[in-house]
Amino acid sequence: MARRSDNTREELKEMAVLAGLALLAEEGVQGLSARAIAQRMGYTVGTLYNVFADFEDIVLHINAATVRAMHEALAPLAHATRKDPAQRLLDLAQAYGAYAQTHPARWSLLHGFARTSPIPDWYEQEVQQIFRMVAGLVAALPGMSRRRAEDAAHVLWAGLHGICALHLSRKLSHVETRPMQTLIRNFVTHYMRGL
Amino acid sequence: MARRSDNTREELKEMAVLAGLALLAEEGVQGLSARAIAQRMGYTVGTLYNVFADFEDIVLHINAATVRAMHEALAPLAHATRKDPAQRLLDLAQAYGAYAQTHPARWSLLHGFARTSPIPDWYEQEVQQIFRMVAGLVAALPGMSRRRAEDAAHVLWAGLHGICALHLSRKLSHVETRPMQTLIRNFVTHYMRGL
DNA sequence: CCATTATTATGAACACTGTTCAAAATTAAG
DNA sequence: CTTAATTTTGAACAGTGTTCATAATAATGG
Repeated sequence: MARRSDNTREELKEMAVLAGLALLAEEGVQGLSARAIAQRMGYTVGTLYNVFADFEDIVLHINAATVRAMHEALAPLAHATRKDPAQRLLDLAQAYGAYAQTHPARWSLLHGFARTSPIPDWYEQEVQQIFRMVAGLVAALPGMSRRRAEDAAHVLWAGLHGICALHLSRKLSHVETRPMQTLIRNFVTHYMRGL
Repeated sequence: MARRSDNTREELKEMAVLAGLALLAEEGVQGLSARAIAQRMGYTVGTLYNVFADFEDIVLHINAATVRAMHEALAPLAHATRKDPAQRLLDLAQAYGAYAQTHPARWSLLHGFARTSPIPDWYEQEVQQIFRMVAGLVAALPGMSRRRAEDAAHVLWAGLHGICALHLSRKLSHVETRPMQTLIRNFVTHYMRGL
């Protein structure tokens, strides 16, 4: 055992994140466990806990990968300067919903995991990077004061989250729900019009 | 042991729900376990599993109690006929948010618990009872077709959920968030105005 | 009133979590 | 080649939900 420099610490972290993402895709959130991740990396639990502080820490790094992936997916839409801010906001929201629908387990882990220790700064800032894209576009809407824009961005952010959350857990419309994209468009357009 | 008719099955269920609610209030969601509930009832785990199918079933009954409590809190506001539907919708949303804020653990259990088996009908209908109060008021708004009202009700329902979820998990506004009631009012009024 | 039967509560046992940490294995340094 | 530093291990622990033979009690019948 003990292949000392087969993999550096950073490599191990990356392997763990990739293993976790694979597990999420194949077995969903319930298939994610420390031992399962370790096995998939070809290591044992002990090694995992030598690299991460605890399971929350592992989840945090997996989530960070998801946040980065979403950022890369959304950034081009936010900066499509030939479209007006309102349209870009709508595109952004749709793309966010699409991502949640395409990677339900990753998205669930993002919000479903109850943390005990406080969220570290570096992670919070990665999330902020996405939120600020929304906030920036909202601020660019016609007739928006600083304060009103901030609130509107939060409402859009939270509302979008709610639609994704309830749609993914099938808690919307019990019998036959409308497509998520329809609800998102409805929400974003009507809310913006009412501003 | 085995005090055969000390408590009927229905009484045991009720005791379990009350014990669960007490645990939620005192220790939060993480304090909720089968053994903890049993101990609080003066019984053991086995008895609990003699009355409930599994832990999901226990959670379901606790959640049903919460749904009923919310229903009782919201119903008067929905039927305040001297106010116009728009105002009643706003009142409803605010009361919903207030309840979530007052009983964060109960509200979290309502949405944070990942189910495997399908939600039974009787429970779904209890939730529906609340949703229909919203849907009914939306339908009563001026110039609302059947289809538009349905979608609007779902968006309001989901948006409200999102605001509560992100506010309770402190995932809104990192530094200093505005009061939940402010965001709810912002959301409901602006969205309705845009309809 | 006792014996039998039906019911109900028990708690040990199982499989699974996250987590720890002394020991073992491997590599680097002297 | 010996010694020291590092890395990996896996058994052990406490905690889950869950099961089920066994024990305890109550109801019934003679």
